[in-house]
Amino acid sequence: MARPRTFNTDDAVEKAMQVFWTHGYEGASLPDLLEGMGLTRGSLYKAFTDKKTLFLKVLEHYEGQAVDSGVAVLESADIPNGADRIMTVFTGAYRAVTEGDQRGCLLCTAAAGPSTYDDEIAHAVSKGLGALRDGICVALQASPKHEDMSDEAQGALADMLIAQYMGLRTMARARIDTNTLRNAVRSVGVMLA
Amino acid sequence: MARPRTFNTDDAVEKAMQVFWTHGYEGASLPDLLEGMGLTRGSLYKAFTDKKTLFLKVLEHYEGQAVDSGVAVLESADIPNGADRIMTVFTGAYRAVTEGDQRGCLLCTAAAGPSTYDDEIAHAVSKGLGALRDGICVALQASPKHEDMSDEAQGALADMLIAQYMGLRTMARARIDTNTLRNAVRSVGVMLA
DNA sequence: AAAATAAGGAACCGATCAGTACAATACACA
DNA sequence: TGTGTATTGTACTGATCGGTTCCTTATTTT
Repeated sequence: MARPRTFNTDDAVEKAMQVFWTHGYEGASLPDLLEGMGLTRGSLYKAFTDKKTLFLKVLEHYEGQAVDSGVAVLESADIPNGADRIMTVFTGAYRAVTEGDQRGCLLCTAAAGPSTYDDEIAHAVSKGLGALRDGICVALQASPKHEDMSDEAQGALADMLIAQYMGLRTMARARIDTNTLRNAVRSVGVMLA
Repeated sequence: MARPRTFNTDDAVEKAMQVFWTHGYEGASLPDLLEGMGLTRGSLYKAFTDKKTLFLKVLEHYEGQAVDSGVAVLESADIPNGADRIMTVFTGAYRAVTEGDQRGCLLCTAAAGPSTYDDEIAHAVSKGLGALRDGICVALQASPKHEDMSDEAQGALADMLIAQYMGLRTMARARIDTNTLRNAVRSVGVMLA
């Protein structure tokens, strides 16, 4: 006995993700979101409570999409050498920039922004980055050069690679020149080889 | 025959830097700045034109202070091994967090924020990061393990270390747990050793 | 067809934003 | 001690922020 939604919630979250990805959490105004999502204020607040709740939903969506696809690469048996899997992720980040995507990583942008003062957002960001870190650990287990390292040393290396990833994607967002990115990725390759 | 300023411009910029460092460019409201700098709207606008101009002045000040002191370490003959100089910078960033400073690096926060849409800020950020990069190159020249690398390879490694630095300081700002930071720094040490 | 329910949409809310205008103030010089 | 001038501080501007209210419209169930 209720009028059903004329928009699909998942589609709306996907569209909201695009807006937040481009403008960041604070940079995305409500009008930006409404236009990008194709709905009006009433519908948005009825469906998503408020901006921050929507953003948390978007972060979940981002994890189940961008992060999980990265993790899939890191755990992919199609690439036998785990170090190659890691490099696939890094070169992918580089390629995104050369192909015109300078939005970086939503998690990294959130890390530098609202994570600094909002615990829930900080927690969601940590969770996403932690998933990536675990993926890197799996990849290291499948790398001849690294498989014999202690778990602790592997974990520490994974933490370093996460920091490297965050730095790279933040540089991309800051429009640092692509040669710098290219060099950085290349050096990661040298380090892992 | 003019009434002289009752505040010192450099002091005011220093105080503004503290505010921007804590809150970021967009997160620092004019009332925040006025309170932190100890002046009123009229004085601020007369002396610094507007918020963005003030921020560019602050970035200059930051370079001449935080960045230059980092570069000084990287070029310091007191630490003969250049790799040790680099590690001093990284462990310094880690120690800052353990000592309660979670503000990260003003340049890195600006990179993830206004650099994405403002060319002047992006340029100032690139300049500061470039100075650090050059310092790292000098240090690598003084590292037995790296001094024989080609200039190109040294530069690429420096680019990677800049990305690493940005990632670390962004993690600090996002309040990622200190063990992760510690591990990442430790792994940088292993890589450079 | 009527009743119940929720989506849709627009007008509106107080708060806050960066920036401005102007009068009061304090200093330097004569 | 008066006069000119730049600084200072307050009040204000218009725009925009996130969020709410409420009426209309559409749809499902009885």
